[in-house]
Amino acid sequence: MSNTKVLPLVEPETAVEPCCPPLAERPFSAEEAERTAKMFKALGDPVRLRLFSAVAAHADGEACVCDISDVGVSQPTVSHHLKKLKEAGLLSSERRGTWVYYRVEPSVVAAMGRLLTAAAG
Amino acid sequence: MSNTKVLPLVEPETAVEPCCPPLAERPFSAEEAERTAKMFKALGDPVRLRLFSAVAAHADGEACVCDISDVGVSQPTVSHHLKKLKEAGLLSSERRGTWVYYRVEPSVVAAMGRLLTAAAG
DNA sequence: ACAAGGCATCGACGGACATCGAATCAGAGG
DNA sequence: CCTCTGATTCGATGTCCGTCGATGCCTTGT
Repeated sequence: MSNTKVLPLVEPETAVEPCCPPLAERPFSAEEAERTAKMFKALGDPVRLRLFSAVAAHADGEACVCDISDVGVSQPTVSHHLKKLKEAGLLSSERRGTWVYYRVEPSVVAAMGRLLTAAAG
Repeated sequence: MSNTKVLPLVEPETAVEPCCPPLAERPFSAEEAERTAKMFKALGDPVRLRLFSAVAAHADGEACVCDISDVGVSQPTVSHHLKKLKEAGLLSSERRGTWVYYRVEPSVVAAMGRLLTAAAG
């Protein structure tokens, strides 16, 4: 095998499902809304949105914390927000030596996008 | 002089721009993040998500408040959340006789969808 | 004009959350 | 082993926000 890439194998506590049923098909149930709202809430903070955007815009689709931590808040706060994004399933992380790298979770983000696109019409 | 009545003259609600720059192209600035986060935050609450979904799923693309207000919270709370969604530019409202109708604002929702779709790919 | 119903606003309360400094954990290197 | 640096966790604090009952506004029907 030529590819030595190591899969994270992290398995976030609650397996983040593909995401969400279509938004305009039928009214959300309380449970569906509870689950889906967490993802939107994760992006509903300016600092988290900047961090997420910084990761998404970074080359190779991943970014070290040290590369994106200049968003005007302290370093513990950056770590706190990255954890939130990870819990929401939008980011995944992997430690390689000294640094920790974060990357966008494409399937979850794409599902959120489809959810909105469907609602628009 | 007495006829120079001071009107509220509210024009700000319509100032909601098409939405947002691409997410994965470059890191968001603080201002961009501030503006965009408001929209995601609006969908980051389970009750608001249910209300939004109920409107989006309703026939003719619009729904009376009386048709969607059964989400487990009091009537003032429903009104409060609908106002938030309206302020975020995701819904618009119109009074016709006794009832008030809400409808999805397609351009804004579509822009949010594209923003995420771009980040995923 | 009056009463009734739908919806919005107000004021208050309680829980959630963003933020920070300090402490702690995890690798790399001397 | 010890130290240095990067990153997370902990504990405290101030603010924001979701929720409610009471109240007010608007429209309809009597």
